[in-house]
Amino acid sequence: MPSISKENYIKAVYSLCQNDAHSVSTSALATKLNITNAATSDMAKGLSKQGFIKYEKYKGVSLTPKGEKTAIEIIRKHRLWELFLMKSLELGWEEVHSEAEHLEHQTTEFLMNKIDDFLGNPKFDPHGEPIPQKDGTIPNMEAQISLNKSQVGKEYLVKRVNDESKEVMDYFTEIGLNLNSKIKIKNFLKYDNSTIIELNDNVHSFSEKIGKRIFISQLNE
Amino acid sequence: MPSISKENYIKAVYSLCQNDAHSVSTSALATKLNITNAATSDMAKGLSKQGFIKYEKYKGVSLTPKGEKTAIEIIRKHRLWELFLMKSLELGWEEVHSEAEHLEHQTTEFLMNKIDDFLGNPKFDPHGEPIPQKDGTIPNMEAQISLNKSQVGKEYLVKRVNDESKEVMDYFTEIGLNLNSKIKIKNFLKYDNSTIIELNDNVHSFSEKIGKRIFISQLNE
DNA sequence: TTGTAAAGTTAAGCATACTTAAACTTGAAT
DNA sequence: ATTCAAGTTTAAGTATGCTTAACTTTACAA
Repeated sequence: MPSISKENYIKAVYSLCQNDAHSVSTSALATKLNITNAATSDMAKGLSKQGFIKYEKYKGVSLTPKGEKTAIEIIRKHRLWELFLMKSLELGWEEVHSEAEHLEHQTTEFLMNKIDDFLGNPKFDPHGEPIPQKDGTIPNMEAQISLNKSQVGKEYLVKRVNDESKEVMDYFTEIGLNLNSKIKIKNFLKYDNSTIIELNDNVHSFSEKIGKRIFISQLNE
Repeated sequence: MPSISKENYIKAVYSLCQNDAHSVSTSALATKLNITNAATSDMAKGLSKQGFIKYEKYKGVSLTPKGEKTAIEIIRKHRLWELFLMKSLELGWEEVHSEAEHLEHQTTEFLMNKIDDFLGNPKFDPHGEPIPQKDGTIPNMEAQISLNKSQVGKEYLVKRVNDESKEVMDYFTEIGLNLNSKIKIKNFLKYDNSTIIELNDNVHSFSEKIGKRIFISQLNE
């Protein structure tokens, strides 16, 4: 029942609480949502009163169980739409994020479950992200590290990528980097912390910022 | 670019200008949109200033060419979604209207054209309504009359139904009334203007209000 | 032709979701 | 302990999309 703005706020709290701590600052939310600090503080009051978030002034924001349930439902819709658009319409993995971003707010439970069943109740979306299940549980991902944390000389498989930037996803597509692509780490440049890898017999480099958004697992020979 | 409220307003103007005149009263719009008269007058000013409608105080509302183009684009999205949900997810013809009602406002041209192509650029939706094409043209329907205007004793094929009421669509499904169902007109009751028909060897009656929403064409032997 | 009921509009008010600008906390360096 | 800059919140204002209540216009019946 929350509005689109509120759903996006809840989603942002969820995603920013994943990596870091158990709470987010309002300014981090403002950056993520592209609104002013003032607006995020304001919004926090409303969502707190409605029981979606825990908010202590000057201390940041975190989700209540109710808020987390809501976030997971939205993420479920987002990821199922992504997979569905790829499977049924053959969109590219770089095209589906922005469409899902809109559709996720206008999809009934009924339709979502139809799509889920059509897809055979999948566990992962086209970018390797786990799809929250009908019962709210989130499938486990196999152990992964970000590209930045890899070891020079070793080989890995690409297991997950962050799809928020269409630009970056287009680049991945262009160089043939896909889920389960095999890569070999050639070097780390001290100069800018970029990573040099070998992929399909070609050499590429990724900036630190991009490297943080590629997740890999070690290839066991 | 109009908001969801504005899109729905434009759609309502379009649909209410179809049957009757070339213009609608604000109160007719209020009834259709389930908002107050005051709100429709207010909205009219805004949409008029933005060039979507022609609005003269106390004289009703009509679409400008720009408004009509917008209306047709929304209807295209609605009807393509309906067909797509039926074809790809096997939803029933009674289930797709309310889903499309939401999705139509959150769908890019890009995605819509993908869906259009996937479906083979169809000309009619699951309820017999013509689907506006990519170029804005609307396919011609073959000559149809509403059930009310039929002749006792003659046989007809069901060619189009109004799908706005889920309740009514559920009833059609229950009695096995589909597109291209063959029906025979048994009688008109003077008492309440209802129509008695024969369908699949069963006899049914439809109120005047429902009869107005079933469109048929004469069966040529 | 005029009075009046119905139809339609304006005015004022509310909630949401923002903005900018001013005021306030916090905490870390002095 | 004090200061002050960064971070955060409050206050005031805006646009949208509605509401209710009061007012205006229209049309048509007498």
